[in-house]
Amino acid sequence: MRIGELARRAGVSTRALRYYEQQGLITARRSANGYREYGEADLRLVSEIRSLLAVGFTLDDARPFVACLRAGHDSGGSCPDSVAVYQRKLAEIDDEIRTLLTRRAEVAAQLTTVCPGCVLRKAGES
Amino acid sequence: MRIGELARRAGVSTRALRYYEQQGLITARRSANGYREYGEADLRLVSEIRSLLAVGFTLDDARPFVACLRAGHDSGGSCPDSVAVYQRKLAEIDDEIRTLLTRRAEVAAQLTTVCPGCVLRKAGES
DNA sequence: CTTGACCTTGACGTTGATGTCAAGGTCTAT
DNA sequence: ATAGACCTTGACATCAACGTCAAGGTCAAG
Repeated sequence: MRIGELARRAGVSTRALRYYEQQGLITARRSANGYREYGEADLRLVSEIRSLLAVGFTLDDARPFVACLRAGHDSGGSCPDSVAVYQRKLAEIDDEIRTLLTRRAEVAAQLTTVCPGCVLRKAGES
Repeated sequence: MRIGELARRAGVSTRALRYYEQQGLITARRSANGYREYGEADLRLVSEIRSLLAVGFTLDDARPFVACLRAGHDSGGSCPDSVAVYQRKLAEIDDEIRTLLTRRAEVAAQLTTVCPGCVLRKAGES
Protein backbone atom coordinates (compact mmCIF):
# COMPACT_ATOMS: atom_id res chain seq x y z
CA MET A 1 0.00 0.00 0.00
CA ARG A 2 1.06 3.58 -0.53
CA ILE A 3 1.44 6.32 2.05
CA GLY A 4 -2.10 7.63 1.74
CA GLU A 5 -3.67 4.29 2.49
CA LEU A 6 -1.34 3.58 5.38
CA ALA A 7 -2.13 7.01 6.79
CA ARG A 8 -5.86 6.39 6.58
CA ARG A 9 -5.63 2.93 8.07
CA ALA A 10 -3.35 4.03 10.88
CA GLY A 11 -5.26 7.21 11.54
CA VAL A 12 -2.30 9.51 11.06
CA SER A 13 -1.31 12.13 8.52
CA THR A 14 1.06 11.41 5.65
CA ARG A 15 3.19 14.15 7.08
CA ALA A 16 3.55 12.19 10.29
CA LEU A 17 4.56 9.05 8.41
CA ARG A 18 7.26 10.88 6.50
CA TYR A 19 8.45 12.35 9.75
CA TYR A 20 8.66 8.93 11.37
CA GLU A 21 10.70 7.77 8.42
CA GLN A 22 12.96 10.80 8.66
CA GLN A 23 13.48 9.98 12.33
CA GLY A 24 14.43 6.44 11.41
CA LEU A 25 11.43 4.77 13.02
CA ILE A 26 9.97 3.31 9.88
CA THR A 27 11.33 2.64 6.41
CA ALA A 28 9.67 2.17 3.06
CA ARG A 29 10.39 0.37 -0.14
CA ARG A 30 10.10 2.57 -3.18
CA SER A 31 8.24 1.57 -6.30
CA ALA A 32 9.58 2.45 -9.75
CA ASN A 33 7.98 5.89 -9.72
CA GLY A 34 9.51 6.79 -6.37
CA TYR A 35 6.35 6.26 -4.33
CA ARG A 36 6.73 4.72 -0.88
CA GLU A 37 5.38 1.17 -0.59
CA TYR A 38 4.32 -0.30 2.75
CA GLY A 39 3.24 -3.70 3.97
CA GLU A 40 1.01 -4.86 6.82
CA ALA A 41 3.97 -4.98 9.18
CA ASP A 42 4.39 -1.24 8.75
CA LEU A 43 0.82 -0.67 9.82
CA ARG A 44 1.67 -2.58 12.95
CA LEU A 45 4.71 -0.41 13.60
CA VAL A 46 2.80 2.80 13.13
CA SER A 47 0.03 1.58 15.42
CA GLU A 48 2.60 0.81 18.08
CA ILE A 49 4.11 4.26 17.71
CA ARG A 50 0.72 5.93 17.97
CA SER A 51 -0.31 4.09 21.07
CA LEU A 52 2.97 4.97 22.72
CA LEU A 53 2.66 8.63 21.77
CA ALA A 54 -0.88 8.54 23.15
CA VAL A 55 0.40 7.71 26.62
CA GLY A 56 3.01 10.44 26.57
CA PHE A 57 6.02 8.68 25.09
CA THR A 58 8.25 10.60 22.68
CA LEU A 59 9.25 9.25 19.30
CA ASP A 60 12.65 8.58 20.75
CA ASP A 61 11.10 6.51 23.50
CA ALA A 62 9.32 4.49 20.84
CA ARG A 63 12.51 3.36 19.12
CA PRO A 64 13.16 0.25 21.21
CA PHE A 65 9.57 -0.85 20.75
CA VAL A 66 9.79 -0.54 17.00
CA ALA A 67 13.11 -2.38 17.00
CA CYS A 68 11.53 -5.10 19.12
CA LEU A 69 8.70 -5.60 16.67
CA ARG A 70 11.09 -5.61 13.74
CA ALA A 71 13.14 -8.24 15.53
CA GLY A 72 10.14 -10.49 15.24
CA HIS A 73 8.63 -10.22 18.66
CA ASP A 74 4.86 -10.11 18.71
CA SER A 75 4.88 -7.35 21.31
CA GLY A 76 6.93 -4.20 21.07
CA GLY A 77 7.35 -4.13 24.81
CA SER A 78 8.82 -7.57 25.26
CA CYS A 79 12.45 -6.62 24.85
CA PRO A 80 14.89 -5.49 27.55
CA ASP A 81 15.30 -2.01 26.07
CA SER A 82 11.56 -1.54 25.93
CA VAL A 83 11.15 -2.63 29.52
CA ALA A 84 13.80 -0.13 30.52
CA VAL A 85 11.87 2.62 28.76
CA TYR A 86 8.67 1.51 30.46
CA GLN A 87 10.33 1.80 33.83
CA ARG A 88 11.93 5.14 33.07
CA LYS A 89 8.62 6.48 31.83
CA LEU A 90 6.83 5.22 34.88
CA ALA A 91 9.32 7.07 37.05
CA GLU A 92 8.90 10.22 34.98
CA ILE A 93 5.14 10.05 35.22
CA ASP A 94 5.37 9.56 38.97
CA ASP A 95 7.60 12.62 39.18
CA GLU A 96 5.16 14.68 37.22
CA ILE A 97 2.27 13.51 39.35
CA ARG A 98 4.13 14.44 42.49
CA THR A 99 4.97 17.85 41.07
CA LEU A 100 1.37 18.46 40.11
CA LEU A 101 0.09 17.36 43.50
CA THR A 102 2.46 19.82 45.12
CA ARG A 103 1.36 22.62 42.81
CA ARG A 104 -2.25 21.79 43.30
CA ALA A 105 -1.78 22.09 47.06
CA GLU A 106 0.05 25.40 46.72
CA VAL A 107 -2.55 26.91 44.43
CA ALA A 108 -5.38 25.63 46.60
CA ALA A 109 -3.73 27.15 49.64
CA GLN A 110 -3.39 30.52 47.94
CA LEU A 111 -6.96 30.42 46.74
CA THR A 112 -8.17 29.53 50.19
CA THR A 113 -6.53 32.56 51.74
CA VAL A 114 -8.38 34.93 49.42
CA CYS A 115 -11.56 32.92 49.02
CA PRO A 116 -12.23 30.39 51.77
CA GLY A 117 -14.56 27.70 50.57
CA CYS A 118 -13.73 28.23 46.92
CA VAL A 119 -11.62 25.09 46.71
CA LEU A 120 -13.47 21.96 45.72
CA ARG A 121 -12.31 18.39 46.12
CA LYS A 122 -8.78 17.19 45.44
CA ALA A 123 -8.05 15.47 42.15
CA GLY A 124 -8.49 11.73 42.40
CA GLU A 125 -10.72 12.06 45.42
CA SER A 126 -14.41 11.62 44.94
CA MET B 1 17.16 50.89 40.27
CA ARG B 2 18.17 49.75 36.82
CA ILE B 3 17.40 46.48 35.10
CA GLY B 4 20.49 44.65 36.31
CA GLU B 5 19.79 45.31 39.95
CA LEU B 6 16.14 44.40 39.63
CA ALA B 7 17.14 41.19 37.89
CA ARG B 8 19.54 40.25 40.66
CA ARG B 9 17.13 41.10 43.42
CA ALA B 10 14.27 39.25 41.75
CA GLY B 11 16.40 36.31 40.73
CA VAL B 12 15.61 36.56 37.05
CA SER B 13 17.53 37.45 33.91
CA THR B 14 17.43 40.89 32.35
CA ARG B 15 16.15 39.16 29.25
CA ALA B 16 13.16 37.91 31.20
CA LEU B 17 12.40 41.40 32.48
CA ARG B 18 12.49 42.87 29.00
CA TYR B 19 10.26 40.06 27.86
CA TYR B 20 7.74 40.76 30.62
CA GLU B 21 7.73 44.37 29.56
CA GLN B 22 7.24 43.42 25.94
CA GLN B 23 4.29 41.29 27.01
CA GLY B 24 2.84 44.26 28.83
CA LEU B 25 3.22 42.81 32.32
CA ILE B 26 5.59 45.41 33.66
CA THR B 27 6.54 48.90 32.54
CA ALA B 28 9.57 51.05 33.22
CA ARG B 29 10.38 54.72 33.41
CA ARG B 30 13.31 55.71 31.31
CA SER B 31 16.12 57.87 32.56
CA ALA B 32 17.73 60.49 30.33
CA ASN B 33 20.14 58.03 28.76
CA GLY B 34 17.39 55.61 27.84
CA TYR B 35 18.03 53.15 30.67
CA ARG B 36 15.02 51.54 32.33
CA GLU B 37 14.35 52.72 35.88
CA TYR B 38 12.42 50.61 38.36
CA GLY B 39 11.06 51.11 41.85
CA GLU B 40 10.35 48.76 44.73
CA ALA B 41 6.83 48.17 43.48
CA ASP B 42 8.28 46.62 40.34
CA LEU B 43 10.26 44.16 42.38
CA ARG B 44 7.00 43.16 43.98
CA LEU B 45 5.39 42.65 40.57
CA VAL B 46 8.24 40.54 39.29
CA SER B 47 8.22 38.44 42.44
CA GLU B 48 4.53 37.81 41.98
CA ILE B 49 5.08 36.79 38.37
CA ARG B 50 7.88 34.42 39.30
CA SER B 51 5.95 32.70 42.03
CA LEU B 52 3.04 32.21 39.68
CA LEU B 53 5.28 30.84 36.94
CA ALA B 54 6.80 28.53 39.50
CA VAL B 55 3.48 26.82 40.10
CA GLY B 56 2.79 26.36 36.41
CA PHE B 57 0.95 29.56 35.51
CA THR B 58 1.65 31.18 32.14
CA LEU B 59 2.53 34.84 31.77
CA ASP B 60 -0.95 35.37 30.45
CA ASP B 61 -2.40 33.83 33.60
CA ALA B 62 -0.31 36.26 35.63
CA ARG B 63 -1.87 39.37 34.08
CA PRO B 64 -4.83 39.71 36.48
CA PHE B 65 -2.51 39.30 39.44
CA VAL B 66 -0.23 42.05 38.24
CA ALA B 67 -3.21 44.28 37.54
CA CYS B 68 -4.50 43.56 41.02
CA LEU B 69 -1.24 44.62 42.62
CA ARG B 70 -1.08 47.73 40.48
CA ALA B 71 -4.61 48.57 41.57
CA GLY B 72 -3.23 48.88 45.06
CA HIS B 73 -4.21 45.57 46.59
CA ASP B 74 -1.62 44.07 48.86
CA SER B 75 -2.17 40.63 47.38
CA GLY B 76 -2.20 39.87 43.68
CA GLY B 77 -4.75 37.16 44.21
CA SER B 78 -7.37 39.22 45.98
CA CYS B 79 -9.25 40.39 42.91
CA PRO B 80 -12.14 38.62 41.14
CA ASP B 81 -10.17 38.03 37.95
CA SER B 82 -7.33 36.50 39.89
CA VAL B 83 -9.65 34.21 41.79
CA ALA B 84 -11.14 33.10 38.50
CA VAL B 85 -7.67 32.23 37.22
CA TYR B 86 -6.93 30.36 40.43
CA GLN B 87 -10.02 28.26 39.95
CA ARG B 88 -9.39 27.64 36.28
CA LYS B 89 -5.83 26.63 37.02
CA LEU B 90 -6.95 24.33 39.77
CA ALA B 91 -9.29 22.63 37.34
CA GLU B 92 -6.52 22.37 34.75
CA ILE B 93 -4.14 20.85 37.25
CA ASP B 94 -6.78 18.35 38.32
CA ASP B 95 -7.29 17.42 34.68
CA GLU B 96 -3.61 16.88 34.18
CA ILE B 97 -3.36 14.79 37.31
CA ARG B 98 -6.24 12.62 36.18
CA THR B 99 -4.64 12.23 32.76
CA LEU B 100 -1.32 11.26 34.29
CA LEU B 101 -2.93 8.78 36.67
CA THR B 102 -4.63 7.16 33.71
CA ARG B 103 -1.40 7.01 31.75
CA ARG B 104 0.46 5.69 34.72
CA ALA B 105 -2.07 2.88 35.03
CA GLU B 106 -1.86 2.07 31.31
CA VAL B 107 1.90 2.00 31.26
CA ALA B 108 2.05 -0.03 34.45
CA ALA B 109 -0.40 -2.51 32.98
CA GLN B 110 1.70 -2.89 29.84
CA LEU B 111 4.84 -3.30 31.84
CA THR B 112 3.23 -5.89 34.05
CA THR B 113 2.27 -8.03 31.08
CA VAL B 114 5.88 -8.28 29.92
CA CYS B 115 7.55 -8.10 33.28
CA PRO B 116 5.38 -9.08 36.24
CA GLY B 117 6.73 -7.64 39.44
CA CYS B 118 8.60 -4.85 37.69
CA VAL B 119 6.09 -2.21 38.72
CA LEU B 120 6.78 -0.51 42.00
CA ARG B 121 4.37 1.52 44.08
CA LYS B 122 1.92 4.00 42.64
CA ALA B 123 2.77 7.69 42.76
CA GLY B 124 1.44 9.32 45.89
CA GLU B 125 1.27 6.00 47.71
CA SER B 126 3.97 5.23 50.20
C1' DC C 1 41.86 57.86 27.21
C1' DT C 2 40.77 53.45 27.89
C1' DT C 3 39.12 49.52 30.22
C1' DG C 4 35.09 47.40 31.88
C1' DA C 5 30.62 47.09 33.72
C1' DC C 6 26.52 48.51 32.57
C1' DC C 7 22.70 49.50 29.24
C1' DT C 8 20.03 49.60 24.42
C1' DT C 9 17.34 47.24 20.35
C1' DG C 10 17.07 43.49 17.15
C1' DA C 11 16.86 39.05 15.82
C1' DC C 12 17.72 34.13 15.51
C1' DG C 13 17.88 29.53 18.34
C1' DT C 14 15.64 26.18 21.46
C1' DT C 15 11.95 21.84 21.87
C1' DG C 16 8.59 18.06 19.45
C1' DA C 17 5.60 16.60 16.38
C1' DT C 18 3.57 17.81 13.15
C1' DG C 19 0.55 21.59 9.84
C1' DT C 20 0.74 23.82 5.78
C1' DC C 21 2.36 25.80 1.62
C1' DA C 22 5.12 25.55 -2.70
C1' DA C 23 6.22 23.58 -6.98
C1' DG C 24 6.09 19.78 -9.37
C1' DG C 25 5.94 14.54 -11.03
C1' DT C 26 2.60 10.21 -11.76
C1' DC C 27 -1.26 7.72 -13.04
C1' DT C 28 -6.16 6.62 -13.97
C1' DA C 29 -10.29 7.65 -16.06
C1' DT C 30 -13.02 10.10 -19.25
C1' DA D 1 -5.51 15.60 -23.45
C1' DT D 2 -7.15 17.04 -19.36
C1' DA D 3 -9.02 16.84 -14.87
C1' DG D 4 -8.09 15.27 -10.42
C1' DA D 5 -6.38 12.17 -7.02
C1' DC D 6 -2.32 10.67 -5.74
C1' DC D 7 2.71 11.12 -4.81
C1' DT D 8 7.60 13.65 -4.24
C1' DT D 9 11.08 16.89 -1.61
C1' DG D 10 11.88 21.15 0.71
C1' DA D 11 11.17 24.46 3.88
C1' DC D 12 8.83 27.72 6.87
C1' DA D 13 5.15 28.15 10.89
C1' DT D 14 3.42 26.77 15.43
C1' DC D 15 3.72 27.25 21.07
C1' DA D 16 6.34 29.66 25.61
C1' DA D 17 9.58 31.77 27.82
C1' DC D 18 13.25 32.97 27.45
C1' DG D 19 19.01 32.15 25.97
C1' DT D 20 22.38 34.03 23.38
C1' DC D 21 24.77 36.63 20.06
C1' DA D 22 25.44 41.05 17.48
C1' DA D 23 26.57 45.77 17.32
C1' DG D 24 26.67 49.59 19.68
C1' DG D 25 25.73 53.61 23.34
C1' DT D 26 26.76 55.27 28.51
C1' DC D 27 29.36 56.13 32.42
C1' DA D 28 32.58 55.91 36.49
C1' DA D 29 37.22 54.75 37.72
C1' DG D 30 42.14 54.54 37.01
